Amino acid sequence: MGKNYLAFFNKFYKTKRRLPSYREFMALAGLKSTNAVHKIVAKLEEEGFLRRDDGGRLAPGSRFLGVPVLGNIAAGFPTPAEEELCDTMTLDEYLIGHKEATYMLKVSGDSMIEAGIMPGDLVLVERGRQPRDGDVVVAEVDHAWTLKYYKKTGEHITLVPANRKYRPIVPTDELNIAAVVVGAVRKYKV
Amino acid sequence: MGKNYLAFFNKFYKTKRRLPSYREFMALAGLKSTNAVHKIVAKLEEEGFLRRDDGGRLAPGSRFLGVPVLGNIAAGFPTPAEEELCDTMTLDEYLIGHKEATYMLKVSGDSMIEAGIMPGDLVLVERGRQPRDGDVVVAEVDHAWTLKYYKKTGEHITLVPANRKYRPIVPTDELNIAAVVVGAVRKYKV
DNA sequence: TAGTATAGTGAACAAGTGTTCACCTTGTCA
DNA sequence: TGACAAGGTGAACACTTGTTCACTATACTA
Repeated sequence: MGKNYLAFFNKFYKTKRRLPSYREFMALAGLKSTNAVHKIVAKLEEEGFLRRDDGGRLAPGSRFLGVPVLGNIAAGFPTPAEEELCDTMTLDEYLIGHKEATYMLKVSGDSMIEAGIMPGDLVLVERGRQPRDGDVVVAEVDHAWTLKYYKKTGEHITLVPANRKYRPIVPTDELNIAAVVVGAVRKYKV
Repeated sequence: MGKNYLAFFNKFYKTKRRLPSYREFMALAGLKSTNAVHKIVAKLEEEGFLRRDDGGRLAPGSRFLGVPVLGNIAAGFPTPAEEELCDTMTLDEYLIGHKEATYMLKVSGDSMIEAGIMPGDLVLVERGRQPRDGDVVVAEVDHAWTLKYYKKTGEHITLVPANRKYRPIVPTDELNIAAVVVGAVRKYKV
């Protein structure tokens, strides 16, 4: 078993956001021949960590970025450290559809707490999308911005909070919907 | 205003996971001189979309990956399409600390629903971390895996669900804690 | 003990790299 | 009309790229 050369690639990628060239990696890993790198890369490519396109330039493989998805929680953890059956994915690819129209907002207030959106969470919202019945939207009500369910029955529109403490809102004159929520993210400070 | 050359970079990066060379971009954008690319890149670098390190090799800038964070939801949306004050960030960088020990699990069951973790959500869990009082953990109880709060008072450990329908669990013989939840992610099908 | 993978060295190669120069359009604005 | 800037061409430059060859040292196995 050789050294953990993948760690060098990871570290380089983390700061530079690209993969090193063979010479750069030589210096990183303390090697003295590009051929050594060539062989290391071939192995990492085989394992799915790196990718090479025409011309041999390196790109991150599917296992380089991304986190392994283990499947349903009821299945628990695969007891050994080996699990090839699962795939990996990056959160950005998973959550973001139209990157140009997507923004993040930090949630304050508890108006959607029963929908699992807690204060402090980040919501991913997409602009310019037509809200549909049942969507969570970013709306302006009473000159303040909040999250609400968008309920549409016929032509009748109601903004419904997911919190028994608050009442549904029937917009009076103008209804300002800035964006539709496409995802929610919570980080636990552990 | 020239064409939207950034879109070419985005599309290339999305499929190849690296940035194109000048010649490759020439072909993409239908240009006939590397110098044209040179000037385009200089502009995109100035705007923060691209980065160049020594040797001129390209890397994604801070605005290339990542989503703009607009701040608190109460502030709503900045009315024009201009907001330079906010920063951008990628979800992976935000949520993932120790990438090698991090996995994703799809949540089934409603035992943590009052903590904002709904069935169908994805939780990010980190292995090999010592759980502390109040953490959400992946635990094996009654030969099944679930999410529970990890409550520790003195030497006494209880696994507490965030759902009034279920009762806290006092582990009898052995307590198997596989991982600690460090994040939660929900995707709305819009 | 000899045999054989494994991992790395060192040098050479053609091809591709970003940069820089002078030059050419084209549209804008005074 | 003339000046000017923006955006693109075309060619040359020195340098870096990944690849390949033959060779060496080390460790393990039969």
